[in-house]
Order: sequence, then structure tokens, then C-alpha cells
Amino acid sequence: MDLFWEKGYGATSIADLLKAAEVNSGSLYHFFPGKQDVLLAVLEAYRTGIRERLLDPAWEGVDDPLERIFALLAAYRRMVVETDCLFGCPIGSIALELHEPDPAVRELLAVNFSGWTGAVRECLEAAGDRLPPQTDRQALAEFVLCTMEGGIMQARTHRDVGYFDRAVAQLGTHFELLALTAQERGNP
Amino acid sequence: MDLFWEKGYGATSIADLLKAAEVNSGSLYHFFPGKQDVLLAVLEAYRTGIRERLLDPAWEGVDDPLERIFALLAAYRRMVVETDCLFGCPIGSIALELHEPDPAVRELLAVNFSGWTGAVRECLEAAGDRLPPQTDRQALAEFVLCTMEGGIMQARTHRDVGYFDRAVAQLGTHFELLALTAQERGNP
DNA sequence: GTCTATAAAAGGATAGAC
DNA sequence: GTCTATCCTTTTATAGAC
Repeated sequence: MDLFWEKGYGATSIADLLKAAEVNSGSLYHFFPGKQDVLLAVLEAYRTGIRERLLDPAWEGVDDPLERIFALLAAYRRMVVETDCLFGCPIGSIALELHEPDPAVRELLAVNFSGWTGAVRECLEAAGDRLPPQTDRQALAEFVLCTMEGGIMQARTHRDVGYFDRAVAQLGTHFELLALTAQERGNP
Repeated sequence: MDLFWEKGYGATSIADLLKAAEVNSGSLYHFFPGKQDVLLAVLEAYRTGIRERLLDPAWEGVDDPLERIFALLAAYRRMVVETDCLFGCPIGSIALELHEPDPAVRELLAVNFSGWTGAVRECLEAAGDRLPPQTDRQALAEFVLCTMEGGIMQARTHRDVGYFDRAVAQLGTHFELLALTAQERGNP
């Protein structure tokens, strides 16, 4: 997981994997038919571990559903800062690195995105009438993912977390305006 | 340009470049010290050609500054649809593919992003009091880029342009709410 | 400036002993 | 299951004739 996150899929060689795992090629190929199957296992691990590895730590002590969304974004910010703006979202990086991925890989990338937006959508649904009633909460969850991925992309490229912060601040404004709309113009 | 766009940097071999350009390696290495210098030239071409190749076509017949922002996004949508959701933003793809790029490459990627957001910021500035006066127009321009990149990332991964459309629609809502705010609560 | 041939290295994957 | 050795391909880059 770490190697694909740090270097990407193509830039990680089998030799890198063997060295990091402290095994020899015979062992790796005993368990995996090939390199791509290691990637599939990694993506599978991200998928099944989203709650334990990402959501639970990010949401520790945060109960408010809308606050949880920004706590999740704050977790990504920590990741960016701790790696000097070098590493971002592993799924997003691989999704853009592989231009014509094997269907199995593409499907697992998509499932990972859906898992992420699904968790955010649940927060948005839990927010109830704090959002305007006609709000498309699935679309808004996907928009939160856009903000995260776009913010990380720019922060990494400029090597400046300020780009991420400003993106999150804009999203914050959007939520405030939606909340205001729900209040002022809701249930007319 | 096309090869790096279609396949990415790492997946494009020198042999691919030679075949596409219909030249032999001697010719390529006569003009470029190495593969990375070809990438630098491509990024330079994107940078200098942003108006002619991207903005002018997207904005043909569109004068309203806020409409121009969505016309630009519509141009990306066409790009996505015409390539069956396979190709997205060449700068974004390379920005995420290369994890520790050579400083010259990273700088040119950053300059390309800045050129893009700079053009959008000019539109936002031209929109004058149609946006709330305290609006950070640079940050909002970066947010538009987040929407574009995040929307394309999801559309490509899910092979469904609907993800891009919903992201743009959310951004549209954001602009509408900002405009309402400028109207209702502006200059109190 | 362009050509062909080729060097030199790295990559993914396999073989077969243990 | 793991080990070492190695095959085969691809890749970047160079050499030197024309």
C-alpha cells in the first residue's frame, strides 16, 4: 500500500515490493499471479478498510454529521502536511495514472470512490433539514470528493497546502449558503 | 502532446514518440537531451497555447464572464465525451502520475494550473458586483479547477460523464447562491 | 539532421532446488 | 512456502555512418 501511495503503480517495481516486504520473488509469485494482482489486493484493502483506517480515526470525537465531512477533509490535510505535500489520495493518484486500466482495476477504483462518497452522503442525509429539502445529497457528496481531490492535486503541484485550505474554505461557504437557504427559504 | 495525454508520461515510450512523429531516435535526441525534455516542451506548449487552444474555442460567442466559466467546463465535458470518458485533463493526469517530479516539471505543471485559474479569476473579477464584494476570487477560481479536475477524475473512473455533470451542477448552485447573496445581502 | 545498429540497464516473470 | 539464478522483453539512450 505504502509504495503505490508514495510512488504510484508504474513507478513501483517488483524489486521495490520485494525489498519492502523483505521477501523474494518466489514468495510473491506464489501468492500473486502478477504485479496487477498486488494492486487489486491493495485496492481491495482500501475498500474494506475505509472505516477502520480512514473514517473512524477522522471522526473520533466528532458527532455532528456536517462537522464530520470537514473532519474527513482535515484528515486528508494532515496527510498532505505530514508528507510535505508529496503524497495525496492514493485512489485518486492511481485513478489518473492508469489511463486504460484493466476492468478489474477500474472497477475497484470506482468502488473505492463510491465508498467514500457513500459515507459522505450518509452524513448529508443525517443533516436532515439543515440542508434544503431538494438537495441532491449524492451529487453533493461527489462534489465534496471533487473538492478534496482537486485541492490535493493543486496543493501537491504547488507544494503549498494553502491550495487545499482555500478549496475546503470554498466548500465551507457553499455549505453555509445551503444552510442559510434551508433556513430562510425552506418549506415556504 | 497527444501521447502523453492518452497514455500518460510513464506509459509513453520513446519508441511510441518516434513512431507517432515518424522520425528515428537520432533525430529526437538531436533536439531533446532526453524524454523528460520532451515533456517539458509539451508542458510549455500547453502553457503558451492556453488561449489559442483552450480558451478562445471555448469562449467563442460567449461574452458574459460567468457564462464563460461554464463554457470552459463544457469544453472539458466535450473532451471527456469524445474520448468515451478515457482522457481527461492532461495537466491533472501528469500532475498526479509523477509523485516526485523534477523541479522543472513540477514548476511547469504549477504554472499551467496558475494560468488556468488566472483566466477563471479574470472572469470572476469581470463579474463585479454579481458576486459578494468580499469574495476571494482567486480562491473561487481554484475551486472551479477543483470541480473540473474532481469531476473528470470521477467521470473517467466510473466511465460516466454524469459524475462530471453533477459536479458542474453543484458548482452552478454555488454560483447561484453567491449571486443571491450579492443581491440580497450585498452592501448592507 | 537523419539513418541504422546497438549498448546498457531495468523491468516483469519463471525455473527448479530445497 | 521460500530460495537463488536467470530468462526475456522493453526501455532509454548512444555511436557512428551518411
